[in-house]
Amino acid sequence: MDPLVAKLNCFAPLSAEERTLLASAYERTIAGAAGSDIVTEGERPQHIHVLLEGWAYRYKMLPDGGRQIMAYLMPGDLCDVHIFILKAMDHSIGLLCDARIGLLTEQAMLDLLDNPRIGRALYLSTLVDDATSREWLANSLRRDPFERVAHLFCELWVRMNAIGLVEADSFDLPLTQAELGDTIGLNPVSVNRVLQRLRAEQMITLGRKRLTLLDPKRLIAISGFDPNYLHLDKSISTHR
Amino acid sequence: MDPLVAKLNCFAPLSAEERTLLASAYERTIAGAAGSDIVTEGERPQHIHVLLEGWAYRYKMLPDGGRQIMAYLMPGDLCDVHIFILKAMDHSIGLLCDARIGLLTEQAMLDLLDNPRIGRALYLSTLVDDATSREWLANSLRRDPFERVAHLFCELWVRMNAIGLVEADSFDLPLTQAELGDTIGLNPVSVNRVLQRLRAEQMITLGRKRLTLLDPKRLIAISGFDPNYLHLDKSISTHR
DNA sequence: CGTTGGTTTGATTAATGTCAACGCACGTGG
DNA sequence: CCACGTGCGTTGACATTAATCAAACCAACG
Repeated sequence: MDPLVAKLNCFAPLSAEERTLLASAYERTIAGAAGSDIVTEGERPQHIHVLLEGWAYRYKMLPDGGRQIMAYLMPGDLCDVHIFILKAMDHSIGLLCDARIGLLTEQAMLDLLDNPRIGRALYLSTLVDDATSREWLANSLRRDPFERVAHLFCELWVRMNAIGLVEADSFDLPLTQAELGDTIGLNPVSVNRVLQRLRAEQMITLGRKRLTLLDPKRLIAISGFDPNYLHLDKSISTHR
Repeated sequence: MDPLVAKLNCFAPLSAEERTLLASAYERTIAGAAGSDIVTEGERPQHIHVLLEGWAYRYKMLPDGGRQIMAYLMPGDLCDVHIFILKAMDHSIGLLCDARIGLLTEQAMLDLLDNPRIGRALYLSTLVDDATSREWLANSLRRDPFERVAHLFCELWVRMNAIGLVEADSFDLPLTQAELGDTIGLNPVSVNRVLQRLRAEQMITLGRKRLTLLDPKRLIAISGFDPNYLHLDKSISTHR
């Protein structure tokens, strides 16, 4: 099933007709290479990009060369609905691995928004993105490095699970330790030390870009993770 | 003019009819006292709250007693559109000073969303909230304490200016130093020291809950502030 | 087999948090 | 109208954490 359909269906059950409308809305689909940017800060994209396969990430470069990663995007996620208000993107979006992307024209997006149920689901998905940013704020500013990493892993696990990409508490995590650090406000060395501790305490294995949660319960407990803010109730219950 | 009308009009010019529709959408308005909560984490509000006068703030309490402030709300801002997806709020909203609040029933909100132009403006205002959260992430994790405070002040200044509440680069800032710290991830002592440095370097005055930017240019320069993410172009150009 | 990007390790430095006390200003009640 | 109490702001000494620096190691890939 089209990942966008699957995702929106979680928020507002869609009719067969609406599903078809969504799945056939792409002007075309394209392939993107790991490491390349889908959209660059300062430009105004001509299409809305929907991630169909692979991971992407929102980020912002700072004057001093620092990078802040502000979101991870998984299959079904919209990259740049921002197109509607922006003269120029206020951040960039890059690919963490080879990916497939669906392109929506601005008009196609407007048409989708005109459909009450789809429009509402799109609105809700934006609210979830918003709630996620807020949770990241609390996570990065109020928890110590150990808890921070654990919390991020819990979130990614739940989100990957919701789209059916988790097997036996194990999933692909196409991130370097430096990228993890740029996400939660740690330097790569600190990230490394946290990971080792997580391994030593038998909570995870991580290697070859694959993460396994050996003890989800304990990870949830130590990080104070509450999936509440992801509002994925339905999809979670479907898959677990 | 109704602050919500003023705000949405910035995103998508509204007809006289649409303005009336908006301004008369409130079921009623209520007063709220400084220090009280409008909405509490875990509950599901019966109405959507629109801030008409005063400041509010989104926050989350953590198990260890810490508090993270995730947004400041000013006149015209919607507090809890989240009502649509939430079984329960994932954060609380409190008042920083005595305030006036407009109440929208869920149905009234749905009716507003059905109006294409208003619905779109509401959607866009959500996107701006989202962009603001992301900017806070970058600000709090990638800048040093001095730059962080300066950046926050620049944002509040621009937003207050956009709704006409700035006079001679001076505006009401109903925050304690502890609250500032809970916003940008600093302890109150560090906030205090940053403020003193900002004063010593002739960039601000702050007292009696009123902030004056003595040297906006320099504040912008040192913090790397770029109002881009607020997408307020029209309203700014109107007032400056 | 060499190169490259990523990970791991230890030593050191610098920044921020913590603790504790004091002071100031405002509002309250005697 | 004055005295007291409380909340917030300010200050200094100190502890702790995480950043930085530098080097070695490892695994994948050409």
